[in-house]
Amino acid sequence: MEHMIKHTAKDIFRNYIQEKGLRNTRQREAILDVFFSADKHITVEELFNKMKITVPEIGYATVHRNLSLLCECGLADEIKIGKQKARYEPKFGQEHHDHLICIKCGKFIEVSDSKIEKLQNKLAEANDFIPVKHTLEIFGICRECK
Amino acid sequence: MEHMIKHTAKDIFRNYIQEKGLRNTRQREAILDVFFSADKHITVEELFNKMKITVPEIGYATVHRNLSLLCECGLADEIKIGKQKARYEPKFGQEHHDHLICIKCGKFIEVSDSKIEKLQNKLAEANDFIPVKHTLEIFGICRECK
DNA sequence: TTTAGTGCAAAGGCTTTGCAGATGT
DNA sequence: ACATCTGCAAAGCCTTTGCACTAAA
Repeated sequence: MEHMIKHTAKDIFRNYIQEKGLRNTRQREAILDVFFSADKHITVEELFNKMKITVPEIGYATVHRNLSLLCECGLADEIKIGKQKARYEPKFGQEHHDHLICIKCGKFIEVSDSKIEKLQNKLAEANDFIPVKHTLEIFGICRECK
Repeated sequence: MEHMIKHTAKDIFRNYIQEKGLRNTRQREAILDVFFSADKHITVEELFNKMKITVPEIGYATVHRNLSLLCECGLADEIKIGKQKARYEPKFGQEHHDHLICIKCGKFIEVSDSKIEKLQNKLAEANDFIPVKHTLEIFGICRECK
């Protein structure tokens, strides 16, 4: 049986836009397309440069504002690593994951471990703390850089 | 039996200074004293303000540069949380710990869990990744803010 | 038509740097 | 003496904002 309605990222985005009385624009649609088909962990600048190929007149601020909007409606996460500029990660229909980050080449490897997740929740509870979200980043040397 | 030589943070700092051909100054000693007796997770600005009490002529850049020096010689860690300004945590003779961070009051609670640490190492190894360091931050609501 | 969005440029906010004078060694 | 350190101010760097114009609804 198949009673489920499939919601694409675009559906979610358009719904959000409508509910909030915002407007859908050429730029928004284009940013959505490029963002979801680009490399994960993209910076504003990288996305801005990609956008200019198809929408040459686009402004940096527009890209930036729309990435914020994507975070707001739950379709992206902002990742800040040390002093690096912010990176944005698409978030759609996938479980939470952590990152292995290579300190030589900068690569992000996505991993997840349900045991660690559970222990984290226990750790929070043991401190009378209600966990909302978490970030785990392991820095080291990746296979290729050894 | 007691053959161990006790190294204070100051010993380590002075050794590092000497080895590198750097110089010990009035400001450095003062910053070391204040930093290690101040609240953990202090910002440059907070430390700068505290420093001015005993060393009124001190400059912001001096505080900043010496915090970097402390990180360099392993006596401090820089912590960056989202868009907040950098915070510095004294690191001396204590095991690694993670943070529970209250999203209401901003409080940092230090916690550690050896099981999680072990699983993190396994997770890294399973990905052919040599772990060097890691950060785990759990955001949520603390006891007092519930 | 009305109100939100865009693009530009300027402003912010924190971090970092250049430099002349002061200061350890 | 000589190289490092300091304090100041300026520059950097990324992010955010103000504003006049454009364009969804």
